[in-house]
Amino acid sequence: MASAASIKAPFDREVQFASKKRAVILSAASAFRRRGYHNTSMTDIGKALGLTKAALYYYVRNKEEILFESHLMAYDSMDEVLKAGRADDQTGLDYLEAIFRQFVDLLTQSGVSLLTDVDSLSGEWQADVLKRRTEIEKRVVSLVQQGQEDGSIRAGDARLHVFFFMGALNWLNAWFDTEGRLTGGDIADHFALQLRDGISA
Amino acid sequence: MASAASIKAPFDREVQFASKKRAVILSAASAFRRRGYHNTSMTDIGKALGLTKAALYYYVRNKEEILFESHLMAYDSMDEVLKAGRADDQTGLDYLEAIFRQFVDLLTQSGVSLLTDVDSLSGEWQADVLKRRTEIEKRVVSLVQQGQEDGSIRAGDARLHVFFFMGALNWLNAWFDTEGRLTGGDIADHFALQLRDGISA
DNA sequence: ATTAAATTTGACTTTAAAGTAGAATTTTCT
DNA sequence: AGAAAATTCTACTTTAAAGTCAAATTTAAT
Repeated sequence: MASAASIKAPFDREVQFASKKRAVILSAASAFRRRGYHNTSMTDIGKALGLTKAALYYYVRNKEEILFESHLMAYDSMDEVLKAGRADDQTGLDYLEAIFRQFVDLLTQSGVSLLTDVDSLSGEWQADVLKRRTEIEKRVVSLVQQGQEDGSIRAGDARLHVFFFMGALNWLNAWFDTEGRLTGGDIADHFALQLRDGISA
Repeated sequence: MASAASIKAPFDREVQFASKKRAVILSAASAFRRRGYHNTSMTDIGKALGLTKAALYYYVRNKEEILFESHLMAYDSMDEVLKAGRADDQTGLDYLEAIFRQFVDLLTQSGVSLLTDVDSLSGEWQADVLKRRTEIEKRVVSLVQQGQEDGSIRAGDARLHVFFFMGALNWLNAWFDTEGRLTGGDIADHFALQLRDGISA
C-alpha cells in the first residue's frame, strides 16, 4: 500500500499511476471548462499532456469517466471546504461568507472547475453527480437557515438565496480566466461583500 | 412584403415560413437549454415538432445556424428590455432593478433561453454572439455606473457587480424548469431584492 | 381537375470523434 | 544484461449524428 507521504512515493507504481490519472483528469477538466466537453476531443486532451489519444485509455475507461471524475474532484474540494467547522463567535452569515470565499478561491486559484455538462453523463453517473451537487446545495441552504435563525441573515426562501449566489459561482467559470487584470483575491473580496449585503438582515 | 399585422398573414407564404422557422429555433433552444446543444440531435429537434430531420433543413442551413439564432433571439429580447427608457424620478438602482426583473421574466416566462454553448459556434458566428453579449454586458455595466454616480449604488468595480448578478441569471437556466412550486414572479421578486441589497449604497 | 410551388420524407453518404488491438518502447527489478 | 511489467504508439474499426438528394406529398391558385 502506498502512502502519499512516503519518501518512496516517486518510485511507487500505484502512486505514479494515480498521479498521472489525476493529471489527465485535471488537464481535461480545464479544457472542458474553457471549450466545453464536446468541443474537446480525446486527441486534444492527449496532446495537452504530450500523449497520444490511445495512451489515455491506459488511465481511463472512456471519455465519460473523465467527465465524471472531473465533477467528483470539484465536489470533493467543496466538501473539504464545508468540513471546516464554525467558530463559536461566528454568525451564520460570517461563516457562510467564509465558505463562499473559499469556493471562489477554489475556482480562481486551485484549478478546480465547476462543470455544467452534467447532461453528457449517462444513467448512474449522472445520478451520482447530481446527488453530490444536491448534497452540497442542501448543506449551503442549511448554512443560510442557520444564519436566519441567529438573525444574521434576513428571512426569505433560503433555497432562492442560495441559487442566486451559487449562480455567480458557476458563471465565474465562463469568464474568469479570460480576465487577466483581476486576481482571484479581488474577486473573492468583491463577491463576498455582494453576497453578504444581498442577504444580510 | 408581408406585414405581421396583416389579416392576410396566415395565407402569406413568407409569414408562414418565418413563423415555422421561428418555431424550429424556439423549440430547439428549449431543448438545448434542458439537455445541451450536443446532447440534442437534429432528429430530436424534428421529433419535438412532428417533423423528420430532413424537413428541418428546409428551414435552416445547418444545426449551427439554429444555435446561432437561438442566441440572437435571446439577445434581441434583452435588447428590447434595455430599450425602455428610465423615468426621471427613478434612481439608477431602481432602474437596474426593473431591467433585471424583466430579464428574469424573459427566462422564466417567455421561453427565452440564455445559452452557454458559445464555444460550439465557429468563427464569425461565435464572434457575432460574443459581441452581442459583450454589448449587453456593457450596457448593464453602464447602468450600474449611473447608479454609482447618482449615489444609489455603492462604489466598487462595476463589472464585478454585474458578473455577480448576471451569474444568477445564467444559472437560472440550469435549475428553473425543474422547480415546479416557484413561479417566475416569485423568483423575480426574490432576485430583485437580493440584487438590490447586494449593491445598494 | 390541373398545375406549380411549397413542404416533407425515406434512404442514403459523409464526417468527426470515440474507442480498440497489437506491436513497440521504456522502466524497473533481479 | 535479461526478463517482466508498465507505458505508449501506430494504425485500425466503430459509432453516432450531421448533412444530402431525389422522389413523394401536400397546399394554393387558376
